[in-house]
Amino acid sequence: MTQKPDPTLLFEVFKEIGIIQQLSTALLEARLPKGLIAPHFSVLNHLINRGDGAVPIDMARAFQVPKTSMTHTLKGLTAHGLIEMRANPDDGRSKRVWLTAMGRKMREDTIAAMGPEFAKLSAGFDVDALAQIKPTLTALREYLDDARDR
Amino acid sequence: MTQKPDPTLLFEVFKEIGIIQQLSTALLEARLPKGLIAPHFSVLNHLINRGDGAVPIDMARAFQVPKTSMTHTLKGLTAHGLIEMRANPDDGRSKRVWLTAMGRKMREDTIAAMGPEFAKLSAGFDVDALAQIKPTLTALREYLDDARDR
DNA sequence: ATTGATTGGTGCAATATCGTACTATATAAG
DNA sequence: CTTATATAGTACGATATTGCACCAATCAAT
Repeated sequence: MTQKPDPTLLFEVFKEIGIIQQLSTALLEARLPKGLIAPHFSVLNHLINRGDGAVPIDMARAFQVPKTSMTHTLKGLTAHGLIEMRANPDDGRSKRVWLTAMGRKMREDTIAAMGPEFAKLSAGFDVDALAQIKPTLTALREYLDDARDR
Repeated sequence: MTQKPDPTLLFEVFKEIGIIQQLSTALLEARLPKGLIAPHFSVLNHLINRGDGAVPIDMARAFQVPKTSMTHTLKGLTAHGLIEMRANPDDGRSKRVWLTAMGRKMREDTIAAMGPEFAKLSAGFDVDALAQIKPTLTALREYLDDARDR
């Protein structure tokens, strides 16, 4: 039996998600070097997970941000010596992004610095519950992602 | 039995939450009048839910934003005639925020404009699943909120 | 090959976020 | 009462985000 739309539930879920996002970002940024923020770390992480040599526009799409925002983030990472941008031999319009040794190290150090916080969370919070809600979060993300395309 | 910390799970959950936040905010902002963004709407909503006459610093705390950010948001709302700020007779340092008729109407119109989107979501997505994950989201938010205070 | 449309990147301007510093008021300690 | 401390708000500056405009390279359709 189908529910009638309950705006209150949806508002509240989005509100909780918004606050969690804000607090978890703050947790991360407290452990980043001065001058770097969450998007910088996300890019480093993406380059490790998906492999070096990504094209900026593809990362902008992956993160759902405008390409101008990605340009800005990459400029900051370059200024800090954490990535290098080289020409893309396959396409003269685009570039490719490569991690530097410093970039790899900074990501590893940051993850290590998050360790104690994660350990505390594992101790003080039911992490199994997180594993259980993850599929629903993924489904919701996918729904919204698809809805965006229309 | 306790889990060992799984950074991957946590990263992924936070990542999904981040994207959902971004997409849901975009959904809202697409329906807001030109020049207004999600924080403006959040303030109007808060004033309806908690009642008129809130003190700015309290809202800054409720939203976990610096007081300077709240000042900026309130300035925008005032410029658009959606709120009024008056002196607080109980405390000469602070002010109190009041909704205008326009402010109430704008909030109602925006919620109404979200209706079709919410209806689509109810039709194309298992909303019961959202109701089920909500307690876990709330618990996580509360955990992070408490952790922040130390 | 030529032309028109598309795509990737960036400069620029408008606005947002937030830390620092300051003012005015309130509260606490003596 | 006087003084020290704390609190609410804001001005200001630094950086972030993003829309618009533009250029260069590519691709598509002859």
